[in-house]
Amino acid sequence: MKFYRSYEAGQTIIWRGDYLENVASLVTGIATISQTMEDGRTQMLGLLLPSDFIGRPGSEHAAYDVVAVRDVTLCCFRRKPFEELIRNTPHVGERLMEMALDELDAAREWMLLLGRKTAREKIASLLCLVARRTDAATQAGIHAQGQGSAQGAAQGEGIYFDLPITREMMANYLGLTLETVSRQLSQLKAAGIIQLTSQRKVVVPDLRLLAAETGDVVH
Amino acid sequence: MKFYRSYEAGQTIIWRGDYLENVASLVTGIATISQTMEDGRTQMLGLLLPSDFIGRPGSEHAAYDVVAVRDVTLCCFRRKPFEELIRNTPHVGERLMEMALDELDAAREWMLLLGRKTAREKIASLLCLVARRTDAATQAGIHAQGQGSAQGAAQGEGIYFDLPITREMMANYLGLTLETVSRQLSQLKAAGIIQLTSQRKVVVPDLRLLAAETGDVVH
DNA sequence: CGTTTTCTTGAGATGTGTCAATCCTCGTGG
DNA sequence: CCACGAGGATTGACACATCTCAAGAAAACG
Repeated sequence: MKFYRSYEAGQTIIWRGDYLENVASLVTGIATISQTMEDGRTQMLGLLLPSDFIGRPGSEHAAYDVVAVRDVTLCCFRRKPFEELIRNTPHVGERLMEMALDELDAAREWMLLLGRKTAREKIASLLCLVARRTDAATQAGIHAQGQGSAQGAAQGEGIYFDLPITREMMANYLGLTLETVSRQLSQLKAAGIIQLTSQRKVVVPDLRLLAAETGDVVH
Repeated sequence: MKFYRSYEAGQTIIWRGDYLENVASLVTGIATISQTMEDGRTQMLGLLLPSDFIGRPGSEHAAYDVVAVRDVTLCCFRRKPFEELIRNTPHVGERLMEMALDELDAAREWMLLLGRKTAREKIASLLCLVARRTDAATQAGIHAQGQGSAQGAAQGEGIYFDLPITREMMANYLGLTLETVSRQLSQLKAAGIIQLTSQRKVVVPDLRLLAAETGDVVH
């Protein structure tokens, strides 16, 4: 009833419209949920991190593409027995509900970003998100499992982390072009709000300065 | 344990950050979920129609503003007993899960629209959505309850309906300005894809022509 | 190393936003 | 009944943020 599957970085795990024999939980790696229009415009809809769930109980066909960003391991369950499991153990159902609502909140926060924020605010928001996430990961004692993904190791008062994705993916996440992403990063760097020690390595000397650029209310 | 509350059109039902004593189900009327930035930029995150659910089991504070578009009646439940109810009747939990996942799908479809579609595609998408929704409503025999909201009554081959919201709300839904909304509607009219018999009344002679403007794959 | 991918930067085009004037629609009260 | 007023909608002119196209530079990779 339960088995594992692996995918290499860059591989498409699920194509929109695929028949879904199983549901799954992501065990290791990172994957993205995205949707692509006929002419190639694509929008990332979410990130899948370990423990995140893939597939919708009750729906047989994939609504979106799922792509592995790093090497990915999935823990798959056959659909029917899994739906039984949910029905019989209320605890599991509650947990899934919780996760669905978290994703809904994330999607809605992103709607505000996509619809109303400027390019600079978008970039700042993304950097803050990654900074917070890697910080949370280090606090929880989670470390990159041999893939060198992210480190929240503080340097002085600053925060230091790796960007896990290319400029193009950032653009697809933010509803921008990759050139605009690059330009805004350069501007934030010129303004002294971030430092780019290499293309993918970011240092944030003062997180409050960065947060002030997101357009969000500070609290 | 269960009681009703009414709100007038235009009234704010919930402010972001409010402490939520109850959860509720929308019985009659229309409401919007939206988020507003400090400087007034606002993004609509969703529509609430009869039978939709308000409030998140497990979270005590509102994450978004909820505003009545038409007069609204809510059926409210105290939080604790309601959470009991979910736990004890799996059927209810499943239904809520279903609704949450539907909202998630809607939010993600909107993310693609907000992040990647042009103004014209956005308008066409919204018109298609309203057209389909009012069409579904008439097919199901649901009629506007004395508020004259929407009618899918076919004229010849065309589809006819009322826009339930102002240009400004359309703009907030689509991540545009109201001027751009107005201009794009005029252009679609000039192109013969829609007719505007009055400011709020739309006739779509051929839905396929409109659908072709949405940027979505036809199927 | 050479090759390829990724990233940066520039110049110019363009879509959407901003500001402002005017028009339409509808409800209200004289 | 009509005039009036207020909110909603349209349209124009212009500004500007972001996109497009293009050339190179930097890093990654075999």
